Amino acid sequence: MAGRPTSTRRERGSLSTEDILDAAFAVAGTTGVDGMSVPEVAKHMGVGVTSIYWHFRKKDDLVRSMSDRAVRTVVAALPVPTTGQDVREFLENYFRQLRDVHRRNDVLTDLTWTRIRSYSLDSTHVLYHHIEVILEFMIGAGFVPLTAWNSFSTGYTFTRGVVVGERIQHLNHSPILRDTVSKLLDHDTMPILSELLSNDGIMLAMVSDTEFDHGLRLILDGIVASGDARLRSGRG
Amino acid sequence: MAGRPTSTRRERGSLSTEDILDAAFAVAGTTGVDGMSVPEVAKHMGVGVTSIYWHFRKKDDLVRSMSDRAVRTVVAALPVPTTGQDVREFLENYFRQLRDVHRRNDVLTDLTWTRIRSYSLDSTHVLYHHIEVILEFMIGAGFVPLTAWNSFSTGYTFTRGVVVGERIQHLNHSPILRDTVSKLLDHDTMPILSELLSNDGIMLAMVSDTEFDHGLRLILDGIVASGDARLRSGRG
DNA sequence: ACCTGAACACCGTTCAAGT
DNA sequence: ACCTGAACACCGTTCAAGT
Repeated sequence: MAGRPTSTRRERGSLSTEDILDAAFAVAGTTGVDGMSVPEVAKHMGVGVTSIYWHFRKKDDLVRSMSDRAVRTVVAALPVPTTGQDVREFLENYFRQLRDVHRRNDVLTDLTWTRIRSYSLDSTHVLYHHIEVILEFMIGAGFVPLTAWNSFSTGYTFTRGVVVGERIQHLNHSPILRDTVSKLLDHDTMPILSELLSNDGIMLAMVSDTEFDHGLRLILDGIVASGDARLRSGRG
Repeated sequence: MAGRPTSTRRERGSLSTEDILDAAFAVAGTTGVDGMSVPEVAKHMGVGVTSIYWHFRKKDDLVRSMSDRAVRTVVAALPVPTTGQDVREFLENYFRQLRDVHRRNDVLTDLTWTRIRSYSLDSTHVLYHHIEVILEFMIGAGFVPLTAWNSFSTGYTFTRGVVVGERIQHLNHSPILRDTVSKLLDHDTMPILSELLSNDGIMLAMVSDTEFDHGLRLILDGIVASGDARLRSGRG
């Protein structure tokens, strides 16, 4: 009652685009990026819907700005190589962190990897400058530029596959989950999978720690081998 | 004029769920799964909107049924191993086809890999029976079951990463595309990437043929090596 | 059992103001 | 320059019928 303002109109400048983005992320955090509506963001801030349309001409523009911030958030959470660091050690840590950032925040995944909005040139610049640094580090460790690029790409793409797969699995409430598994995999028609499920603890979605660890190790082995081959031929 | 029906009401049974699915896929093909609306599907069929709601209680149910059909379509398009076939040859072909099915039809990708609906137990059964056959084949060629599973998973997940990445890139109209690339990668701040782009024809999105081929080869090398190790230790 | 229009709540977006 | 409510077209869904 005491907190209720006399004037119903906000003062000019009281509504910054950053505040709107904060609210948008808050709403998207509970409803998902798809479920987020402009009216709900407005309600969350206690402003009229149309006020938001002054700062962002279309909902698309708002989502684009969210993606922008998301890219920077992800990049900021990733490790940077230190000179002299072991390549394998760095990359393993890098891809694990890449997976973890996304696991911690679904909205980031939606905005950068599954939603279909582009982000600004500025953020793209941030992203690729970050990759440039990693390539530089790998080349310093003996990689040919193209091999460094392809190697990094492989790990990056694999990690995206894992993250997206896990995202689908969760939002799905899919029958891939443990409890319903027995109903669909009887031992008679699928002996191998049903053995793997009961004895080796795999998950049908292929995106649990087991599969990620195995895939990452396989890829890192390959990457290191291609780097070593270079070093050997370079020396010989 | 002659084609215009006298009665405005459709006869009972004239509207099958399969017909609705056909129409839904047709609409989704032009508007995308996100853009598809129930009214538009109805208009496409020349029926009232509510008629569709008799067959599918919610739009969600309709999309779920679409996902169901999508899973079967994808599985049907994938190769099946023949006894005695070379494992590497089969897997390479398999993952290439997996990528190609999705490249040919974005709607399939949306429904099975980026949209967040589950599909029926029946379709899940179809999908995993199909994987069971591949595992059986790999085990027949000397793989330990768990290694076969993990190996297959790695290739599958990597391919999903490539497909999803390409899907984002296209729907993005992103600055990752060739023409705008020069604006964001000047040679001074990103010498390595700008060299790679001009000399080696890489694509920043990391999902072109170059990166897919390299990643797939790297992964297949690793898979074959793990299979061989088994054979050697089994013999030794 | 199957098809239909009217009706409702909600969303994206625009307009014509207000300060 | 910045904030606002009224208004519009469109969507998902329900209801109360029609045959």
